[in-house]
Amino acid sequence: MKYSKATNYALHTMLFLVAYAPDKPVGVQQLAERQNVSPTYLSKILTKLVKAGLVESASGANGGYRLRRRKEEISFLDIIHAIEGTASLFDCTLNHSSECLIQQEMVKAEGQMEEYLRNKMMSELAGKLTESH
Amino acid sequence: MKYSKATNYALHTMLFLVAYAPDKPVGVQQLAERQNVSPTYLSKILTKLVKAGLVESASGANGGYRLRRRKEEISFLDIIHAIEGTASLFDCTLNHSSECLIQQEMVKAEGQMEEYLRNKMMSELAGKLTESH
DNA sequence: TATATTATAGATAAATAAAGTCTTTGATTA
DNA sequence: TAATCAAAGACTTTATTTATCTATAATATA
Repeated sequence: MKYSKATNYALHTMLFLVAYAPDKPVGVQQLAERQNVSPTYLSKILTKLVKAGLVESASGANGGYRLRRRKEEISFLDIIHAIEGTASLFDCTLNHSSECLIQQEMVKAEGQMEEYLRNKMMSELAGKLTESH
Repeated sequence: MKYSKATNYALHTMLFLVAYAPDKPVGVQQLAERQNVSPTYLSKILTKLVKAGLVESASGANGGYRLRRRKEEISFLDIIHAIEGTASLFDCTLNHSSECLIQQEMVKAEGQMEEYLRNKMMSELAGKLTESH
């Protein structure tokens, strides 16, 4: 079990937008270069972020992507859910008659991780940033 | 990102051993039937549990698997680590110059989940069990 | 000792998911 | 109208997961 690379790209893209992006939209070309990933692939990731309401896009010359919310209102969990989906990490596929106790505990465990990610905002990281991101 | 089915099988197998197994070893055949999984596949999972020191195996007639620790000393995390490995869920593969702040937060988040799983013991579930597991 | 029983291990196959590319379409601006 | 940029779909490649099959090794008991 691993977080996908797509999630990593999404988090770094969002952090860049939060930390450095002015009012002007930023093109996928530029965002892709920073992360050494192909523009077409990153654009699919960005489209997910658009659909999740985290960024907005503008076509045409001087178009690109920019944040749609204040950076204090963008959590790690928002971004991760946009890419990975919101389904539980654990599915008990066995057909027992009753509710699965193991499933219940796994969901609670996941909830602990989610709580941390829900409360961790992009704005917190933006301040700490050096040149490297 | 999903927990593997193998982890699900491992957790259910351990719970069964904790809840019902007497001193006698239980064969993989019996364990597999309960979960509707092939014995050869389950046996690979059990071998991992053996190598992790959670169960012990005995070959030959009347052989099989049995717990190696007291049920109060077997955590969810022990079992999950035995199957999924102990590597971090998140790897930032980008080569930035400095430490990755995103990585650091992701590791902390994962730590929250692990803490829950480390403190959740098989013995806690065994009591609540009905016929269904 | 021979036979049945049971775990272990390796090779391989099939299914699924993730990562990435290519091309077309549609929107916007200058 | 031409250049620029995002969106979307089809497709390919790669990696991982989920098995299966077969052979080998260990053990008990008749």
